[in-house]
Amino acid sequence: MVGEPRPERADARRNRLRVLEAADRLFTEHGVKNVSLDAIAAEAGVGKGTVFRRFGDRAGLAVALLDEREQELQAKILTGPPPLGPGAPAVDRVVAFLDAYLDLLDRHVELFMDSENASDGARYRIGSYHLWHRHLSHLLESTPLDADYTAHALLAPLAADLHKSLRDAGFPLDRLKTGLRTMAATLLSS
Amino acid sequence: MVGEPRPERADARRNRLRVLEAADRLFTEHGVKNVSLDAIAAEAGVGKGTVFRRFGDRAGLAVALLDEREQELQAKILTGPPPLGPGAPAVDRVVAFLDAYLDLLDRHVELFMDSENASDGARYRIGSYHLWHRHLSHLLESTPLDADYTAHALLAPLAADLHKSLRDAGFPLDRLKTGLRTMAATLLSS
DNA sequence: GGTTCTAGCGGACTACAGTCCGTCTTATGA
DNA sequence: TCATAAGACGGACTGTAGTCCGCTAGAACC
Repeated sequence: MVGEPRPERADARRNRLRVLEAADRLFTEHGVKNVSLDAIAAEAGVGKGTVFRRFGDRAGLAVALLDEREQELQAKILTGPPPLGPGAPAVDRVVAFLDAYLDLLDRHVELFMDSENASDGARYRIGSYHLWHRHLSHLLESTPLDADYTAHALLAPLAADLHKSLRDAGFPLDRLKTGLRTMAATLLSS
Repeated sequence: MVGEPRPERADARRNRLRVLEAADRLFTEHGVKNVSLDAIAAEAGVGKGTVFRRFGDRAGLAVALLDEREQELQAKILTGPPPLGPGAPAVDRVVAFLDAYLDLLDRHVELFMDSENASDGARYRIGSYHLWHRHLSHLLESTPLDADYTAHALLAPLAADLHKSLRDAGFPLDRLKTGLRTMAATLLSS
């Protein structure tokens, strides 16, 4: 049995918000990869131990910052209007999801890179990945493919470091969207 | 114009071999992620500056260690017997490549993780990735898909950290092979 | 208000990646 | 064989991620 989790203590809450705000500010101003956690702790006016206890590591902080945006997309998928939400054919829902994710990813590549750059595959452990995976896996069930595996394989091209490399190599976002969309559509109609 | 590169100096060669040998030994004995570059330098009997000048960073060292194995596969693809080498239908060649790569990856996951875990997307800059990409891209030209992009997307599920996560989550290697094979076949026959 | 219990605090500490630069080795060619 | 320059060497140095633990302050109950 899991015990009642106590409510967040006042100082803890205050510090959590301070850290997130400081991180957001410094990341925006100097670029994600040019900001150390020491700097964030200092800017937030807390000790670095506080940052690490709360967020675990650099990836955890990035995840927390992305959380709000990802939850928005999650909500649209779970209860929003089609084609992102329930009600549209599987192909359309998959395509809508990939498009929306690519937009999110493109807007926050550096943060995503940090969130995925944990020593031991943090990306595949965090809650939102599981949701994306379940979602795709479910939509793939009508195909003869291995839905579980194929969902992972369809999410793989959304890795932040690949996305950044391709964008840096000159691929426009629309080409990535179209490419992935076509690929997904091909798989879904098999 | 590129100038004549001078031949490797005797001491440089000696140290390069010593470092590779030491790294191989320590990695095998303690596991890749439990070995620091300081330890490798010490084991090799060289200064750590030497290790970094030669290999650039941790990823570079991993790449150098993987090099031999990857070149073997590269040779088989370029000039070996079909279906890996030239002569077989595109689908068969793609499937053969993915299978062979997954075997290689599975045998050396930790090393691959290191080689791909560079701060700025090392995976997509190194020579062998380009070869894999050109190969797949070429084989995809007969489809209505965006061959260039789709080649990247097909390589994405071969990312070491995803592979490790799936294996750790209990996926047998054969299931990953089958899943990817089926997916590739579906795309190729579109 | 006072007491106590506990989660949270913070900064000193460790370990590691990667840099820098004064010193030493090798190759060359006279 | 010796002089010289190109280049490699190595280890001290810097900056950062992440840990540890003695201390502090919030919550809850009296």
